Amino acid sequence: MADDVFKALADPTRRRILDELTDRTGQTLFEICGRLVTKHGLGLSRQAVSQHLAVLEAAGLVSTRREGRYKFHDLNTAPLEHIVTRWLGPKTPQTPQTPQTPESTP
Amino acid sequence: MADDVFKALADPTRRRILDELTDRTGQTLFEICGRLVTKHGLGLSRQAVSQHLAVLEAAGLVSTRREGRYKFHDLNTAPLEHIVTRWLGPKTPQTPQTPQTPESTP
DNA sequence: TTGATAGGCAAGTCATTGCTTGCCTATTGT
DNA sequence: ACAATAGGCAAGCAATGACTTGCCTATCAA
Repeated sequence: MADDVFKALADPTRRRILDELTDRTGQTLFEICGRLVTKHGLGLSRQAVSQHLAVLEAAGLVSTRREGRYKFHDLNTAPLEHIVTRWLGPKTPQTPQTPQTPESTP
Repeated sequence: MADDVFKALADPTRRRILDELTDRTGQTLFEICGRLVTKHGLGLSRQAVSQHLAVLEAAGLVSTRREGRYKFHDLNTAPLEHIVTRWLGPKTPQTPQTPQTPESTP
């Protein structure tokens, strides 16, 4: 579940793709390829980007819709919302580092 | 920078370790090992956990302090705060999926 | 109908990574 | 002093992952 989201976010190229979809949602595979090449210096094959998009879609971060021969990719930020709150305390933003002793000191 | 944070969060065992440090900060290596074995069924060697802690420390998610022969591990949630906001719009939590046409249609 | 465009599938390569094993150092208790 | 405890270092292994190459299908324009 959230496992796929973390794995999807692990790769820097996939994060770039999310950046591009944040800038402009509903892009096709070739558009994303072009942007990764021109805006960032990434030299990637089309299949590489396609596989990255598959990972992002499996994580629920990208949803796709087909129209004719085009396949548009839309960003879905929903899986990102409650991921990190797992470790951020509900009220305490900074745990004040209370020094503690080991659990069992035999 | 944030690159290391995402890579650190990619592994499920490392996320378990963060869970354990959230439950009780300032644990030693052996304590974390014990908890991973008993609470979750993970059969891990001491070195495996040690290497995971090294990755977490390199990402800034865990800070360590030495006292005698003990080394205490403290959770640091600071790097987690501004990571995901990169894709979450500043005001719009849900982008309403406006359908768009390809950039260049020759 | 033919060719160009947009995309998919599958096998293969190469680097990374998670984990183990073995040995070594430092601190503490008796 | 000696043994037990807490941890570190480094080489090795097996599995995953990112990327490429090659070929194949579907849609649209001429």
